Amino acid sequence: MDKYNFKIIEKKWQNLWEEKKSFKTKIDKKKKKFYCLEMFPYPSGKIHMGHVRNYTIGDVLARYKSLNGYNVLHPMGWDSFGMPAENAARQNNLDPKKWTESNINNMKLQLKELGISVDWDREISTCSSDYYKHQQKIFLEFYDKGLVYRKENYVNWDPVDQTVLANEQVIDGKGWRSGALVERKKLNQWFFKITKFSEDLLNGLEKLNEWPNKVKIMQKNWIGKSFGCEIDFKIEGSSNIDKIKCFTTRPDTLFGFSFLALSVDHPVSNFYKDNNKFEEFKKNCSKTGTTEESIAQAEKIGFKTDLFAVHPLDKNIKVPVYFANFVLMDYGFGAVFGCPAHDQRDLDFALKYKLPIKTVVKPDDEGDDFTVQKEAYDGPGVIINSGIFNGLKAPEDSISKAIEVLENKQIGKKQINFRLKDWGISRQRYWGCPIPIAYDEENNIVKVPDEMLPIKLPDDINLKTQGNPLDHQEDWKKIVINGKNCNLETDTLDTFVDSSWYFLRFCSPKNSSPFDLEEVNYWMPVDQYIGGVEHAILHLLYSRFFLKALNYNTNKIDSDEPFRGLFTQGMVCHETYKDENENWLSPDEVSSDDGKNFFLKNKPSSKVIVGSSESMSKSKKNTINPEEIIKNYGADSVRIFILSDSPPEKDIQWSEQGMMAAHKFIQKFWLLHSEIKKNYIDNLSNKNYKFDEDLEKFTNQLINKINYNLEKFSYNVIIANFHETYNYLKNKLVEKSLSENFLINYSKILSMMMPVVPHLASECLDELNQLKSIKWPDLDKKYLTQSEFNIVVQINGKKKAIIKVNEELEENELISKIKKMKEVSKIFKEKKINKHIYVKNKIVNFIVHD
RNA sequence: GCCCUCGUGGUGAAAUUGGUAGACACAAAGGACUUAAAAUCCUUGCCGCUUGCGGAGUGCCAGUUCGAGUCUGGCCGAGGGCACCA
Repeated sequence: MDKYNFKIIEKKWQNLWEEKKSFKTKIDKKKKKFYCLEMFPYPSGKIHMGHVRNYTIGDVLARYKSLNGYNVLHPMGWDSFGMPAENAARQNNLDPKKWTESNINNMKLQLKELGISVDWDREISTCSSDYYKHQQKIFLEFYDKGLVYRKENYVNWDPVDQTVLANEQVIDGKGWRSGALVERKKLNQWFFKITKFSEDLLNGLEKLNEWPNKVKIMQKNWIGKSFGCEIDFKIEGSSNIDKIKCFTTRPDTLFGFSFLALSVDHPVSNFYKDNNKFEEFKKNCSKTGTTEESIAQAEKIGFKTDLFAVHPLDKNIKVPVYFANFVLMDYGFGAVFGCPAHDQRDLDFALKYKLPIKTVVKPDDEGDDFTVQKEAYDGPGVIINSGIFNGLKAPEDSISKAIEVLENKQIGKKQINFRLKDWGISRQRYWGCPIPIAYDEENNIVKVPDEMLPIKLPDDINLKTQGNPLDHQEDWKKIVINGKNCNLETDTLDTFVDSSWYFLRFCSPKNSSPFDLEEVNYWMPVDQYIGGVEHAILHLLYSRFFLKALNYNTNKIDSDEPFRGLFTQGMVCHETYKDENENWLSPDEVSSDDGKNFFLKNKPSSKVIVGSSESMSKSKKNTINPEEIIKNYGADSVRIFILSDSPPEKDIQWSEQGMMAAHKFIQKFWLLHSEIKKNYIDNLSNKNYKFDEDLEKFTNQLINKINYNLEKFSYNVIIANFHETYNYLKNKLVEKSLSENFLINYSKILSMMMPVVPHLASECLDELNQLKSIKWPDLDKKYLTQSEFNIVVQINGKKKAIIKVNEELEENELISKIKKMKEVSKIFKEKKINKHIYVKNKIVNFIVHD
């Protein structure tokens, strides 16, 4: 019997799918649609195991839905703008465009070799002007709607990448890509007004039932809605300043007021410009927040002004005004009232500057003499030492009462604050979408008119310049708009803009406008979106914003959320290896005889230190190249392995043994199939076969299980189900109990294997001449009802025996039968039965005592 | 510090959601076939006394229940997110 030659067979089917355009989709209103989308890749040149996992999971779903009669949209494209191309081009003196295009061609071939069912006619690439010209139109649309603005602002400046980063792109004070310490810098920047939709973005989360809770909580925290109150404090000591506005969530602790703290960027700071000591203090502040130690230490420091703030409810109380490093300008009003007893930061500050600490909330189980010492109390309790607020239950009654009082006196009002900030989208890079804006000679903003779009990136560019290469392209910058000489904006858009609407473009990738409404309204929303959890906030929040912004004032798109279902898959991990000098080693440099001790392959005397298993990354060299694995084992084997063992949402450990086991399954199954074909199918004319009830039952139970596990994304269990199926069929062959209903059941089984191992299943079905009529098998529920049951016999909740019965047996009959069983009869003789609990066809539990 | 998730054999895990714990696989050991090896097949979760049987058992401690991996509370451990957000 021939071995399964995956090289020939997989190629054969892949060519056939390509020739026939098997996965091409178009609108079909008679069918239910299903939009299956995996996060599109950055074309780095080679696919990695993370891609293999992502796209295999998506492909299983797409093929399953398609077999179920859905009209499935399953497109693929390239997130092809971004820094790696620019860096690679700079280092190797290449053209970023050519570098990117050749990477795309290479990765496309690799994805095809995986056998994924993609409609390649819809392929898009964000770095192509065919794509970004529409993005420029959208930018201008947002501009017209007032959702884009430019302002001078402090930005997170990455000194290595020489670009601005969004807040979300700063991790632990470092750039998310470069890892460099981020600096503060004042620059003119373009912003999307995402904060306009804070409330919508928060409320929208509630409707996303098919999103992981984890992601929704992360977004919720990121948006950071808080309820509170703004309060005006009267200021004394300056003729220029009348009052200062603060935001607080605890207006009920107002009587604990002992200082007022301002951000160093607060407008009041303008009056201290010429004060050298203040400028020095300000410098010190900008240092904190950038280095790791200072975040860890987080020492509260302040600069005392000659101003005093008057207590809004008691004119006799006047407290000093400070500038303080822990107050942020871009949250609230850049000013806080300090209540040391009930806020740890305020307490730290008060202790340092010896300011009064007045306790105004006491826990329920403490007396009125309760005082805060070194630990602020922010728990529930009762208000004390606070005049009219005394005795109120904190926080539920006291906060609303405090707001009411302040509102009546017109010194404060209820206020909701969000942590979310507007999205800075300017990047000082060449390899990104040009912003379709120019500036006239008076530096006024001029929109690039529609007919002049796209603003294309210049082709020949000198990348060896400091900062943004486009800044140095004098010819390119010059543009005449409405007869006026203008200079183009040289910043390009954050690449997250590119990925915020690509799912819309997929619906009508060749349309002359950004998207065709009819197509979008047919396909959207994405029914299942699949990708890494690392995009939980950035990409997913931005995409949600885009849909709301596109619909703002226009309501063109029916769905107001882009992704109905979201699935976040786990990472692919591998052990890490280091040599004796702490250098990372790649798995193929390492060898082992016993699986315990490892040594260098080319130098067996050299020991290798095995480290923890971590997600595959180039820097740790613990990667496995999918291309080679596919070459050695075939796509179906890789697909089996990447789905088996671990549930898709969890991390998976790469193991060579696991890979081999997956391959062994493919080979075993092929062997079994060949035997079936030879011994049975070729002898179909033999009419002596009987109907096999047991097989019918097995198949229907399998359909039930696979359906259940597919819907739950328990793809690892499906692989186990296939192993069980193999074992079952193998036994059938051994028993030679083949039957007249064998072919139909076997075909059903193969159909269910199609989403996971499409090449093998296609080949087997085709050999049986069953491929053309393939569809997802229907479940015949009558085969799910059992006629025989294994009933567990328990004594005091502990399993003692199992009894086999058929359904007709009455409870009384069953009980008396059990009592005669030798496993339990002894117990019944010695003990007395109190009662028993009978769960039909499942369990009998006898409660006994001495 | 706050928020979230997860703790099941040597390993990855399953358990249709409160009813036979460990399906399916990997590894290891033993056995069968073989002159031998590879391949293949069979057996083995743990602790006791030879098979058979008995006992404990899903991080730990309580609780609810006839019955808990599953529900509740507390503790311990691991991972992830946020971090001066007033």
